[in-house]
Amino acid sequence: MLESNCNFFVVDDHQLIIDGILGMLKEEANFTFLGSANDGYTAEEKLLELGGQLDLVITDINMSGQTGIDICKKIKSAFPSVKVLIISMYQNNTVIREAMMAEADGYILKTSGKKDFLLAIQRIMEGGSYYSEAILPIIYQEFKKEQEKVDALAQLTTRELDVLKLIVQEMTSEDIAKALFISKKTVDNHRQNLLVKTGSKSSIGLVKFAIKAGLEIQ
Amino acid sequence: MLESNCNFFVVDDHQLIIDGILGMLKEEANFTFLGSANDGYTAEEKLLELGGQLDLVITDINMSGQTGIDICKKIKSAFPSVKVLIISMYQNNTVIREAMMAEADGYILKTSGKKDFLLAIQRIMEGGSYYSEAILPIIYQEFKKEQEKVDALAQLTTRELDVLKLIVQEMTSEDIAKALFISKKTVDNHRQNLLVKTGSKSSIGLVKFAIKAGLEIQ
DNA sequence: TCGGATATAGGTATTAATACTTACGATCAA
DNA sequence: TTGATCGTAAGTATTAATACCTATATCCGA
Repeated sequence: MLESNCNFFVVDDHQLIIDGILGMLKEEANFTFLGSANDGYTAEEKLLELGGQLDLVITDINMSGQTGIDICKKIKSAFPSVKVLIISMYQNNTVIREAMMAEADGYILKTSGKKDFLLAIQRIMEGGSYYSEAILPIIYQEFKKEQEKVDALAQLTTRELDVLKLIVQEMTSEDIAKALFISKKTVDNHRQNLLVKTGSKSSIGLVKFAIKAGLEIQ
Repeated sequence: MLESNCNFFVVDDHQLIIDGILGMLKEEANFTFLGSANDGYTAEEKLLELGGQLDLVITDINMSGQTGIDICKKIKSAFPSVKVLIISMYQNNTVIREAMMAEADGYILKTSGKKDFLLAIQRIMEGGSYYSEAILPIIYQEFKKEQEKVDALAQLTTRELDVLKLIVQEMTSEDIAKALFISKKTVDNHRQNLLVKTGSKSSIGLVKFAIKAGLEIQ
């Protein structure tokens, strides 16, 4: 399954889970078991000792002492090249987000089968990442903010965009009128529409909107 | 790795990072650990005691008391020959600029690998400097113009800053006057001064300035 | 072809911002 | 103590922006 050898360590407060994981990986080639721990602090101690020898840490989330997230953060800050796979009983949005923030390489549920588990490890050891299906809503939410920006921009007409860009460049309505070869009155109408569409109180709001929306600013 | 011996000192409020660094350098020849500190003030005390014996100080940026930047400045002014490597969690333009201004010999991210870390130290001890690849674009593209902005921000008075923050929040001079319990006339004076100091044509320029200068925007 | 959206433009009024000026008390550094 | 800076405030004018209104020609899609 793997190209090169993988030195792994398992952290879980249920010895049964550890045994299960060992059972699965024992059958696979190129896996070397470096040790395990049943709580957060013991895990940290042992992991720091092992340090550079490690390739992969498989850890549960909920443990006494400190969580798998904490361990992941510490591992990643001390030994950035070590991969971390988090296994969790729960499909909780907050936890998944925390795992991503802690730079975990993977997140799978304990309800996952052996197939998913091995696939996750393979992806991770190839330098990729593996997050179970459960993470899709999270990603959706994160991208939703970006999408809102795009949507907001999309609801502006091309002419309104033209005007907005020039407003951001500190041009007055008169300047803009000359630049676009239209009447100042027309520019003022576009301004008014921009204010309404972006929910701004004044041009200041327009500028903030433009910058947030990622409009190119010189 | 190194030609001659290198006496080093590590400053970081996370003992784990210190241990990580020690772990890495322990394996290398010609490194002598002179000590460590977990906060800015303790670091300063110990470093001033060690003084001339030092060859290299490795310091984090964010610490209680004073920052790694402050320590760097003090070390460099007291013992110019001592090298300083700054390690930071963030790839923040302002911080990198400050590090350069403080004459740090190197700046690397905590996400850097061991290889980068050792390379940085080698370069520095050879009399060169090492800034992570990730920040090169920042150095070249943003250094000059942004520096001007920051200088401009520094030259604003506290009251002008107060007013600027409220302007960015789309408040009118009247609103601001009420919020700060001063006359609208005073606010208008501050506005005028802000326009001159920032070289803006109108409030729009002030908003762009505030955002570029990294002023906190809600 | 019809309705809606868009871009255009004018009218009228009010409000806000900008551009200058002077002035005075407080505070802080030379 | 003196001079500089800052924060405060007022006066006067002008310019710009905002908030409404109506109106017309064009174009696109249903």
